[in-house]
Amino acid sequence: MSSCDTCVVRNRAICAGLDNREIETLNSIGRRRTVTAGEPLIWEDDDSLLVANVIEGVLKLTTSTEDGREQIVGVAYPSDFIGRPFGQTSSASVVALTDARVCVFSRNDFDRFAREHPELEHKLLERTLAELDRTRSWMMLLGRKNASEKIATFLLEMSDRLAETGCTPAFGPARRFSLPFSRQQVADVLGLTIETVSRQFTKLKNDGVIELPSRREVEILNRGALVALAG
Amino acid sequence: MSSCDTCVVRNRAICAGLDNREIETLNSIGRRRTVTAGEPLIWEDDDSLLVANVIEGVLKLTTSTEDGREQIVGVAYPSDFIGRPFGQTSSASVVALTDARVCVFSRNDFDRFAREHPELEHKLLERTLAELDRTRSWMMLLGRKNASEKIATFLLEMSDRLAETGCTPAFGPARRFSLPFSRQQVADVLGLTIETVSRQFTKLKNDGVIELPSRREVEILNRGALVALAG
DNA sequence: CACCCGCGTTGACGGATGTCAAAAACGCAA
DNA sequence: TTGCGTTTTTGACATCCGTCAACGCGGGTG
Repeated sequence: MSSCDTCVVRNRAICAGLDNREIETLNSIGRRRTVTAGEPLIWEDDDSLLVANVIEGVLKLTTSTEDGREQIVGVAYPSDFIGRPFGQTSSASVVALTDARVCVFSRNDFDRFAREHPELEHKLLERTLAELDRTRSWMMLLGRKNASEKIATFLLEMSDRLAETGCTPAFGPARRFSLPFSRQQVADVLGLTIETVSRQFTKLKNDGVIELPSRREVEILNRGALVALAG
Repeated sequence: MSSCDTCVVRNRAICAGLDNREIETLNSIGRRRTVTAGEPLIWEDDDSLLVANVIEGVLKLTTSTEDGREQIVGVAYPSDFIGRPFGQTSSASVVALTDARVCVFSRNDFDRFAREHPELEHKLLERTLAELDRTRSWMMLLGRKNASEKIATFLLEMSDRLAETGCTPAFGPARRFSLPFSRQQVADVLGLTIETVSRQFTKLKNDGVIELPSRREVEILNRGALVALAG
């Protein structure tokens, strides 16, 4: 029996739609792996050796300059696909933000399997197009929004993306959630410094827009205000 | 005889690799169009009705806020594919920067054709993955680079991208080229203001790194210096 | 040739955000 | 509980870049 049978993202990941025989084959070239929070899975500019499906947990995709500045260019949630198929090197590092479980494939094996299964390539294409859309709207944020607009947009996005985690089935956006990011990582997502992020959080708290029960917890008290601020 | 026979991007666009019968079919659902500089081809948030191949010219992909701030999120050159297949709305407007010729398809027709031709979908996937890589490295620029790093990176990218245009076959990066952007558009690519762009250009000129023969012309005098500045 | 209009440049100034440093809060383990 | 190391917050200050305004250049037109 293949471990895919019990996979919680079986129907949401790109594997969805494959028949039993195909799943069997895919299963035979992939393997489960756990990644602990902070542990890297893929290195920037490395030979792109791995691709993977996220089963559980959250991972960040980052690029860095030589002098150590970092920008988070993407965030992968359960059922997301990570890595760079059909290419020699990956343009981003992948590091776990929380403890995570992934289903990894050697890039070569995956490429070969994908080329033989157009339906899977189609799913991958749809995902990649959607990711490109998201990335482009994030460029708008990075290039043209100020600090408070960035923070408001970020909190709304988090509240959407984290809606389904926390055991509640997706009932619209989450009012209260636990950030998978440290303050520094929030800064790395938004192109800000940790101090500016901290000040903006404090300001929103003082203005009664959000509550901050603990370092990682956020509760949205006035969603309308956030939407207005996000611009 | 199909107009594809004489198409200058026939071997570089996603059409490459299709056999004669397939080209015939594709040709029957597409049509040539010219777009004059400044003219829009696709509207942001519009129903995504069109997709297209760029034959000649340069086009910008932009997103805007309600209050009129604009961010250029992509630039399309000859043989590039534009538009959003397999989705209801497009997340960016497409506007011609120069007079351009494109080969347009109704999204529905194209989607149907693509789903029946895995090889074409594969090409589209490879392109989309490459575009995502480029977009992510641009996020690094927007989020973490300062004005002079942005300008230096931009000039180097232009010199690479515009290498083949101007009739010379691609002999490495162009030393001298004509920008398809106004100063305001350069600002919209880099997340800066027109004044900052202008000042940085002047500074590079005064430092002997570049020459500016006219408003749109750029000549790189000291490429090494640009590379160092780009960071 | 002169005029005009749009685009680009330059200057003066202010403010948002980055930088540096110290204090505070938190999490964890003994 | 206490103590320690890390993360976060807060404050003072610096600076880069945006804003506003004036000027200049260049191309097109009468």
